[in-house]
Amino acid sequence: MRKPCCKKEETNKGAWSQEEDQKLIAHIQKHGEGCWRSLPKAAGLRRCGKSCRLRWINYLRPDLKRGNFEEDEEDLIIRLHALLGNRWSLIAGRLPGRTDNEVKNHWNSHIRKKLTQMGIDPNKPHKLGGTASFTGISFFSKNQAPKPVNVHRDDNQILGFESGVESNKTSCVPDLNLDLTLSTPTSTLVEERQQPIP
DNA sequence: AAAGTTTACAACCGCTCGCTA
DNA sequence: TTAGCGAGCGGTTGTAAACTT
Repeated sequence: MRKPCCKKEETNKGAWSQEEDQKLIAHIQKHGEGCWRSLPKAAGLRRCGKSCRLRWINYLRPDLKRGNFEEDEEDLIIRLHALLGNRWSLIAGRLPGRTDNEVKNHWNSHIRKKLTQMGIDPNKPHKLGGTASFTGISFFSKNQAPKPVNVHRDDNQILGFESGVESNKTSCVPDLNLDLTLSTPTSTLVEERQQPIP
């Protein structure tokens, strides 16, 4: 039997209060993202470390780009999903300022519906490019290095980034240019995050 | 205006992986 | 070699807001 990650009776659950957010932000600004397990105690929070990590990554991080997904972001998600399936963290890694949770939610609530309406089965790998709405994504320019992403197992080999073998990138899905990404976030995103959280 | 339904998204849960002793 | 631990991931759930009847 797995040990619980924290004592449930000693932790808050549900929506985060502003006070909790402030404590978490202040702690991370001071000490950085360190050991999530010990963070709640150190920050004076009655929360599970996992919960703190999730709150920070999905909501409080200053580099998050919030608001509606742009059309090119949606295009990119669709293409990456066709290639990677439900590997949300990998997909999010190609979308600056977006989190895996955000991408996953957007897929489930918007994109899936959109694809279904277009007569595309969102659960099946779909070949894109022939459809007018899936216009060109801005892939890497030739001198733009792939953004390092958090990857598991042999994901980099799947994408061919680490291997350096260019032909590997297209060997499995010849119709796709796998150098998928969007441009890096602008500094204004950080400024935007300084706005009070609703 | 009230009740019922749907949508969007924040948060939780349980699992796997990688690291280390 | 392996058991234990922490971090991270993807699936699922809960709920507030928006919309419809």
